[in-house]
Formats: sequence, C-alpha cells, structure tokens
Amino acid sequence: MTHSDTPQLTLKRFFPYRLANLQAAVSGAVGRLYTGRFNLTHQEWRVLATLSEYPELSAKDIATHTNLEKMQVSRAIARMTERGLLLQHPAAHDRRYLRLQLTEKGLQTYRDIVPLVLEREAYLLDALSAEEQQLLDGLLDKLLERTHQLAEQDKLKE
Amino acid sequence: MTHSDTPQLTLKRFFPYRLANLQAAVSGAVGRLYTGRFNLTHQEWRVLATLSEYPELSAKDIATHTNLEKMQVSRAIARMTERGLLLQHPAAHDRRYLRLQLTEKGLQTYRDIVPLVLEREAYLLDALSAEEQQLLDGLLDKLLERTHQLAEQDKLKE
DNA sequence: TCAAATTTGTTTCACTTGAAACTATAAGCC
DNA sequence: GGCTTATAGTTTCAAGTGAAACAAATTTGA
Repeated sequence: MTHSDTPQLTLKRFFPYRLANLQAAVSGAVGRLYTGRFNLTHQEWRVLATLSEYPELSAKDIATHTNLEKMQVSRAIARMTERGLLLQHPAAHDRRYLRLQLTEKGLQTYRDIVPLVLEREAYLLDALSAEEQQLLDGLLDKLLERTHQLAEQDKLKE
Repeated sequence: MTHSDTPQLTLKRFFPYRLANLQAAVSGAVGRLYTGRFNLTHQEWRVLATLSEYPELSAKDIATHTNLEKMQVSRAIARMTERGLLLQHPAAHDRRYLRLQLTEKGLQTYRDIVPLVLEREAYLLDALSAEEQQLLDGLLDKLLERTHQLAEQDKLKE
C-alpha cells in the first residue's frame, strides 16, 4: 500500500451510496405502479398491503409492521379514509385504539395492485439466478442485523 | 399451488420493501456520522465527496456524478459556500458554468469524515465474507441494470 | 379512589422538498 | 448579424415532512 494521509473513498464504490441508488431506483420502479393510476403514496401502499395481510390492526400496529412513524400512519389513514379505502372504529376494549378495516374499494385496489408489483419484483429478481436470489436474501438479513448493532452503539454514546 | 384469486404478497418478504428498510438503516447509520458533528446533510456530503474526488467540477457535473437533482445541488452549494466549505467562480469559457472548489476548510472536513464512514462501511460489510462481499457487489449491479430497463419501458409507455 | 404517568393517535409549526417558472448565457441557424 | 432554441443554475410556490406539543383514554400505584 502506498503512503497517503487520507484513506481512499470512491463514492461510486461506497456501499451506502450504491445501496441508496439501487433503492431509489427500485422504489421508483415499483412506486410508478401505484402512484399514477391508483394515486397512492408509498406510505399508503404500505398501509394497504399491511391491512390486507393483517385485517383490523390498529394504527400503532401498522406503524410497527411497516417501519413508518405513527404520524405518517396517521396521515395515511386520514387520506385513505377520506378516499373510501378504509374505515376506522374505536376499539371496544380500549377506545384509544382504532380498529382499521379496508373497505371493498380498498381491498379491490389492493387486488389490482398486487399482480403488478409482484410481476415487477419478479422481473427485477430475474436478473439473478435462483441461488443468487437466495443468497441475496441472506446477505440483506446479515447487513440489516449489523445496522441494528450500530444503532445500539450510537444510542448508548448519545 | 392452491387456488387463490390474488397472488400472494407478504410485505416482509417483498424485495423492494426489504431493500428500502435496509437502505434507510444504512443511510441512517452513516448519516449519523456527518449530520451531528459536521452538520452536513446527506446531499452536502455527496457534493463534498464528489468535489474531493474530482476538483473543479460544475454544478451540473456534480448532479450527474451524485444522482442528485440540479436543484438539490444548487441548494447544497449555496449552504456550503455560506459556511465556507467551497468557492464558486464563473468559468471563463462559459459563464453559465460554475467552477466549484473546496476550501481548505472543506477539504479538512472531508478528511475528518472519510475515516469515520470508511470504518463504518467496513463494519457493515464485515458481516459478510470476502466472497459474499464480492458477490453482493455483482448482485447490486445486476439489479441496478434491471431498474434501468424498467425506467426505459415506463418512459416509452408514458 | 384519585393523582401521576403512560399510551394512542392528532395537530401544529418550522423546515425541506420537487416541479415548474425564471434569469442569464451560449449555440444553432437563416 | 439577429432570431430561435438550448443549457446552467436559481427562485418560487405549494405540498410533504419530522419533532414536539397536544388531547383523550387507560394504567399504575400509593
């Protein structure tokens, strides 16, 4: 290694940068499917997908499931309710909780979108062999685990 | 496969969702290094890194190199100039162009940050074996290529 | 039992952001 | 040359965002 005061950093090879670019591109590619025709934001799509999978969650639960802030969920819910995609009822056992329920229109929207995004996901992953896909899956998990460790470390140092 | 009207989608296993979560976590982990102590935004960091690598680029060039919009670059440049991190001179041959140049303070800031982010990148990637790292690199490239194809397709359909 | 603390969800306020309009300069074309 | 078009960068304006304050309901713990 030659002598140098500053370690080398090449932005184009910097992993966080590469990951950010890929994510933005993937997010855009999938987002184009539901922002235009279905007029859903990214967050609304997540709420829709989560409620389809787990009916009658509360806003809090959705925040947990979707990695969104409770505020973003609150706003997504408000817009979706306004547009007739879901209904809110205060829960009987604890009136702080909202029981959220997709309307038929909400469910239909979900059913319309799912094939589109799955097809696009499949197209993306088709760039990889089955083995590579499985490997990628594991790599993402390992990396995510590390970010949790870093978050822990930083929290302690605060 | 059992019969079902709607193909299955499990948000937690949905690749774009997983990628978005990982990216947010990685971006956060690295961002914490320069947002707090150095008071740089994500975009300012990219501009700083790019100018360190390629001195005297124009704003347009930086936008290209960093995957930022020209507007974001314009704003980053304005803030960084104000804070004494860089200088702008109109280019002699074409006065529309800005010749951007890091000041000593800008360079020093860069030199201070580089070891921190490189260390963090290394820590993240240490979750993977050398082979896995190389593989990941290739996978990201292949996937990125696919997103370009999708962008092309969508552009034509517009 | 009832005051303090906690939890769920909303709202406010200041800041950031993106799209489009705009300014200034240069290039193309007759 | 002079008119149109294109390009670099900035500004404006409306919409989106996050942090923190807030309201309402519930739990805790003397």
